[in-house]
Order: sequence, then C-alpha cells, then structure tokens
Amino acid sequence: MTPKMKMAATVEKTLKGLQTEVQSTNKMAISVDCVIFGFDENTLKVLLIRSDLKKYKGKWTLLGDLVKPDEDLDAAAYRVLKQRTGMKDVYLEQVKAFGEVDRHPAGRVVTVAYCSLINIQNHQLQILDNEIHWHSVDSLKDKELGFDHERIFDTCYRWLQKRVQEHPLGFNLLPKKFSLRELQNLYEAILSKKLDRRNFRKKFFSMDFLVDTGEEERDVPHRPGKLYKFDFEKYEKKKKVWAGIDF
Amino acid sequence: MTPKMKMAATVEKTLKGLQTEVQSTNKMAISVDCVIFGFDENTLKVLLIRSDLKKYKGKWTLLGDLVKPDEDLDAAAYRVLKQRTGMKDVYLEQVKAFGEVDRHPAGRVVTVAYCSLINIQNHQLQILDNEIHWHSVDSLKDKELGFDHERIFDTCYRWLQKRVQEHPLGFNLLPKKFSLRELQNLYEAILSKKLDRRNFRKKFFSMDFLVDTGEEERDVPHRPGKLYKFDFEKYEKKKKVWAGIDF
DNA sequence: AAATAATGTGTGTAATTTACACATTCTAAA
DNA sequence: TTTAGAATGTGTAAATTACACACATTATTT
Repeated sequence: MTPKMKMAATVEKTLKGLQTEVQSTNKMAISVDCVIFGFDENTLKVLLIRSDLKKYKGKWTLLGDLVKPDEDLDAAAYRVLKQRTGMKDVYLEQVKAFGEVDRHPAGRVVTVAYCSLINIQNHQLQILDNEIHWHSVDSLKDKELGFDHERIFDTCYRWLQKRVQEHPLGFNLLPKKFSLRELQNLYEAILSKKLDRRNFRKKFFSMDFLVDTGEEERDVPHRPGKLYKFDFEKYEKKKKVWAGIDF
Repeated sequence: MTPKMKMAATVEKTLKGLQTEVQSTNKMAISVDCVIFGFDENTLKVLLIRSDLKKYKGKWTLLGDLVKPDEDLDAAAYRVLKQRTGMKDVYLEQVKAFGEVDRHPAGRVVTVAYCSLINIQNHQLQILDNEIHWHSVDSLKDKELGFDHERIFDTCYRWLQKRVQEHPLGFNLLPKKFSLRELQNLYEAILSKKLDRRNFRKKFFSMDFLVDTGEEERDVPHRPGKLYKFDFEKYEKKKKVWAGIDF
C-alpha cells in the first residue's frame, strides 16, 4: 500500500466516520432550492447557475443554499433570492420538500423547493455572478440539470401552471403597468397553449382587479393598447369572499 | 511535517472541502408529522398522541418521528404510519414543510407534514399505544395542540378539502364496498357542508369509476342502498385523459 | 390615401351546475 | 297484516359558466 493509497483510505474512513456520527445524532443538512421564473421576450425563463460540484461540473442547477441553524425555512429561500438577484418583496412560495437519501452526492441533504416569480425589468434586479443565466423553460427539455433538479423544476413548473389558473400570480412577472396583450402572452407562455383573446379579456375584466391607468403603450408598431395595473387591495378583499383555499 | 501530520492535514482539508459543500455545522434534525384521517360514525377523525415532551405534557400532537439518515422522507412517513397503526399500502401524500427556527422547544427541527387517509374498519388497523386516540376534527377547534401542530393540522385539513374536490381520495377512508349515502356523508364531513343528494349521485356516476357490486347494505333500519366499489383501474385510465396536474 | 396590423367590443351556442319533486322499497310499529 | 315512516332511486327545467366566433376602430407604415 503506498502512502497515497493509505491516506486515501484514511480520508475515506474519516468521511465514513463523519457519516456515522451524523447518523447517531439523526441530524442532516437541509437546503432550499429556488425555481426563479422570469418573463422576457414573450418567453418564460428560469434562472440557473452552473454547478461547481465535481459530480455535476458544468451542469445547470437551481439556485439554492443550505439553511442556517438560526434561519427560518422561508427566510433561507428569501436570502438566496436576495443574494442572487438583489430583489426583495417578491413573490415566493414553498412548493415541496425532496428528501431521497441519495439525491445529493456529497451526503444526505433534504431540500425544500420554492417557486419565485420576478419582474425581469425591475431595476432592483442585478445578477452579479456570471455563472448565473436565464434559460427559456422550453429549452430545458434539451438540457440535463444537475442533482435531481430536473424533477424539482418539473414539479414547480407544473405547480405554477396549476396555481396560475386559480390565483392571480402572473402579475408578479410583469412590469407594474402592462397591456392585456402582454398579460395574455404571459399566460400563453406559462400554460403553453393559445388562448382566445376575447374570452381572456372578458375573464380578467370580470375578475375586477385590473385598473385602467389611463396610459397607453408607447413605441409599438401598431395601435397601442391600454396599460393596466393589478389592484392588490381589491384582490385581497375578493380573496376573502372567495373563501380561498390557500395555504 | 511527519506523514501522520500530513495525513491529518489532508483529512482536515477533505472535511473542509466536504463542509464547504455540505457544512456539517449546518445540520439539523428533520422529522415527519402525519395527519392521519379516518371516518367513523359519519365523522371525520384524526389520530393524535398525547405528548410526552415536558413543555407540551398532556397536549395532543400529531404522530411523527425523526427521519433517519438512511431513510427517504416518504419512507419515514410510511414508517410512522405503519408503526403507529399497523397499516400499509395506504394513501399518504406530502403536504408541506414547516421550518420556523423556534417551532420545536428541544432545538431546531424542520418537519415535513404528510396527509394520510385510512379506513378505520380495516382489520389491519391496530393502535397499540394507548396514548393514541381518534379525535373528531370538529372537536379540535376547542383543543390546544402541542408544538405548531395546530397550524400544521389546519394546513393539511384545508389541503384535504381542496384535494378531495379534484381527485377521488375519499374512497381511502371508506370500506371497499360502500353505499352512496356513506360516500356522501363522507364528503359532507370533509367539506363541512350539506350536498344535494341527487346531484352528488349524478356527479359520481358520471365520473364512471363506481362499480355496482350487486350487493346491498345489510342491517340498516330502512331501505338498503346498493353497495359500490371504486375502480382504481378505470380511474387511472381516466387520469391520463384528464392530463392531471399531479405531483 | 390606402394597406396593414393589432386593439376593443358583443352575441349566440354548448356545456356545466344548480335547484327541485315524486314514486319505490324496505323496516318497524300498530 | 296493515300502515306509517324513512331512506333509496330517478329526471327535468332554470341558471350559470365556458366557448366559439366577427366586425368596427385606431394607430402605423408604405
């Protein structure tokens, strides 16, 4: 046995020891992973970072981090979001926990997936790390993500598709003022299907939380559409009436 | 530097490396808590155990346990269910993770809540621990649960109310063969509202996964109703057609 | 000035949900 | 044995909601 081999063996044993110790205390690492959606150029996008972990070197992964001992689960997700995008006060909601034993190559890590919707045009948004990039959701079909992030992403995307039909989340992806066409493009991108323009319009107006700003689109090569904004207060009132099943 | 020191340094370095990826200082306990529903005497019930923890001595709490290091999250929930009720092959689904820093008095414990639906009349069911009892869901309004289990229960109950209207889960709470009246009583108990008998019947028949067993109720003090069973195969086929958003 | 392209609006039809009543079958009591 | 009671089993009309669809308007560009 060469010294090198011996050392490797010791290292191996130490790692084993660490695992045993962790076992004895029943403690494990817990992380949050954020599926951060954005909407740009009529395309639904998701923010990914290139993994620096050996096993998944170069593969794209969700933005995540370990949860700190004195940090709420939600707070950890907010922290990741803030650190990575500079944004705060944005839509963020827990989707599901993923806890397979072997989901992480470096050891036992249970992760909690969050879904976030941000407005790409918001001036707050600044992505400092140049390993982080926007990817169109469509293009993910052809990409292999690191860890089990493909499954996590799929779960969150389907969750969003369902959720967006029951609650008005979409607005979080748009600028404060938006045209109905933009809103419809967004919904078509999320649901991945064409919608009837007239029925779409009717539906949203009947929900009665779109407010006409009096302004119109500018610099569009056609008749400009009216700009609306989402009235959160009205919505909150309605929500109570709806007896919303909401967790 | 002696070989031993060198080795130690390498071990140290390896651990550091590992820590950077999975910081051992960031580890914490993870538990599962099961909200186990049953249906008996036309009442929706939930299984609770009297806490033996000092702070919550005597208070009722959900059935839960720490997740073991070599155990999947789902497996841990199944284990709790099996150990406490003797039942296997039952409906169990993750609902949400709860991770407030101070939610557990004994230290940091992140818990993942599961919802389970079991048939109280199943012969498998055996509750050995005499600290475990069924409680009607209605009566929980007047009880103070230990930990944050009130919140967890509320979340799971609302989740169930919503879920049961989108997917046929209810059958898991009933015996294999059941009358439509029993089914309706169940739904009325879960949703906590009266339903129209004719429309209820129409709706379920139109979904086309109720099978007439040819048998009838026995020992009822009135005209006996037909007994039906739920056809899982038919349902599975339908589910695909529905393009079910299901995680 | 005309062509183009998108906005803005309304109506009829189909599908679904809701409300509602009466005859039937069994049990239990007279 | 008869009768009263109570729950099962079934159909239809009204109301609401979802869907399909067409044309006039307003701005831009040629």
